[in-house]
Amino acid sequence: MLLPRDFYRRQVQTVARELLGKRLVQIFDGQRAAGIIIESEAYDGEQDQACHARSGKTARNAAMYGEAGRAYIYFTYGMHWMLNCVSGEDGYPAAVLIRAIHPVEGVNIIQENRSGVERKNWCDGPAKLTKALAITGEFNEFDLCDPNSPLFIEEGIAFKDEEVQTTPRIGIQNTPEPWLSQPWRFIAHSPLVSGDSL
DNA sequence: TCTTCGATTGTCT
DNA sequence: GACAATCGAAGAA
Repeated sequence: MLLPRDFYRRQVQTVARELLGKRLVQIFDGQRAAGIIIESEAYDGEQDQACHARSGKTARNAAMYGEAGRAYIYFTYGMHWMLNCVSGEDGYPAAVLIRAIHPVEGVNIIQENRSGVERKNWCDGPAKLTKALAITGEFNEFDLCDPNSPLFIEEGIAFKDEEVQTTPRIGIQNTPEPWLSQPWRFIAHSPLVSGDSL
């Protein structure tokens, strides 16, 4: 079952928390490749000094200012693609970075995309999962609520609060407080995903 | 136009 | 644990 757009039209931290356990699906030559989302981070508006929208709207971050439920995908470090889900009210620049997934469908495709890498390291990082699912900038602004889209998110499993850990966001440099310490990173620990990437 | 640096990863020590 | 890879966006000049 596809997640409705209203799922994303809420406070971005709530969306980030509830995205854990949902199923990220990519249609690959007619075949499904999918994974359960097990780690995410929230980026909340222009006042958030770690968010790409901190300097206002630009060509790069325009997707964040669009409709909730769309993808915001950008290129960084000269070689990595990152996948985000635009959240909050339409027009408000907030997004959830998908940091890790647990492969459940199309494992052969993911294996091919991650050849030479150990299974537990296939999707345990934001740039790793985009490589595993062959997600690139051409998917930017794609609608994650459209069943005809090659990239979308479905209902999955529910993690209990005691299975979810929150920590400050990581990898953000030169970010002043209080933004640096906001506990806006969400990680799922569950028997259902034990033995994998965390 | 020039400079800095990044929501990271993989490799080497 | 340290660091190179690699390039485009953003900000300064």
